[in-house]
Amino acid sequence: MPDVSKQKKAAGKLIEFDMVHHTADEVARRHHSNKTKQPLRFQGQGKILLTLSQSDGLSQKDLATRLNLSVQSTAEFVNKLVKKGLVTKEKSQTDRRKTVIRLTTLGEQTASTETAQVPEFLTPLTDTELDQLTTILTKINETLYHEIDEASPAQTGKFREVVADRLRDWFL
Amino acid sequence: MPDVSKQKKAAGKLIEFDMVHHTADEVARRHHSNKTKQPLRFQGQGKILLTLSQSDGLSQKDLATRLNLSVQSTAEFVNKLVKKGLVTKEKSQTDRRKTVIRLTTLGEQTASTETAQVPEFLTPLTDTELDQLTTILTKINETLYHEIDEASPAQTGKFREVVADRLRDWFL
DNA sequence: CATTTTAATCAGGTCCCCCTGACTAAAATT
DNA sequence: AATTTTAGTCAGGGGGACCTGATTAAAATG
Repeated sequence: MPDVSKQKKAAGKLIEFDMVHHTADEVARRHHSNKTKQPLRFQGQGKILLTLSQSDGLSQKDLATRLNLSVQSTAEFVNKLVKKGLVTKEKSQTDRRKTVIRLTTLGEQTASTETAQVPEFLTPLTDTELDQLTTILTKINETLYHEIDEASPAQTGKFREVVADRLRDWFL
Repeated sequence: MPDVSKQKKAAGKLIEFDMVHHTADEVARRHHSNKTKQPLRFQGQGKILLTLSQSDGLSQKDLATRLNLSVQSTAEFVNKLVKKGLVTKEKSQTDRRKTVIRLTTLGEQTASTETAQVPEFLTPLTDTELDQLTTILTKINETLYHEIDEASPAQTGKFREVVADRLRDWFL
């Protein structure tokens, strides 16, 4: 049986990590004045980008459907990404109602894990600790996928694919 | 010497955790339609709340200074919290320029870790894994505090106090 | 061919985080 | 007493994540 106090300890550390991590990012961005790419969240524009990196050339409707967004929100995010030069929009030749969204080279780079470095806060950890962390996170993520599954069965498969695909490079 | 591939693995898992965690929260909020209190982030209104829970009765200027916010932003967040009934504003009697901000009972509850339960995704972990996770996160957080320190020495002490204080209950 | 369905767009809204500029009221200084 | 500094407020702005409603253009279907 699980030790509740151990769970609480870990939960507390996790909350602390969240806060400290966020603040460290913020401070780094401010003081070093470098355009530190904040990690892509699976939300808003990031959602679009990540999904396209897994299957490029979708229509806005496709994106909206598989991301559980309204078409209007999707259009908004896509337009913002166009302005940033991360994706392109072009009318489909086969069905001229549709707009095909494609990643630009810059968009690919942004979405790709290749541009993501190992965060510095992992470097002090020993190999053993890294292994432990990986094992634990794998277990936790499993649990979370399961939760998502239960609440929203239709959509999980795709979400998981997207995430997995994005992270595959790291495990080669 | 650290194994870079192990670092990458862990980093990937961490990114995955971030995305999956976020999505799970979102899905839970949407589908269960329960007012799942999203965890307090150290930003915006949450920043204010957390800081007050560590030292109540600060002025807006005090808050702005120690949180690295403009006074206007601070005022905005405070006003929103007042509307939500989480804090109160009253003119200082000793210096009538100042406004003293205090947590209400509801505010205290919201800021207190008591409202945060152990997330479900920790329950499948064994005691050993929980210990490992705690140890690892402690190390990571240490590193991050140090980073914040380097970039913004003036402010860290206070930030750390706030965080530590908020989490103290968990370790008793 | 006429109607319906589909993909998108425009318009407008809600709420969040965060900033600068302009201005008032009260305390501190000269 | 006159000036300056300090704490706050109002006004307005830039981004971001979302949404509903109304309208247009093109494809599918009766």
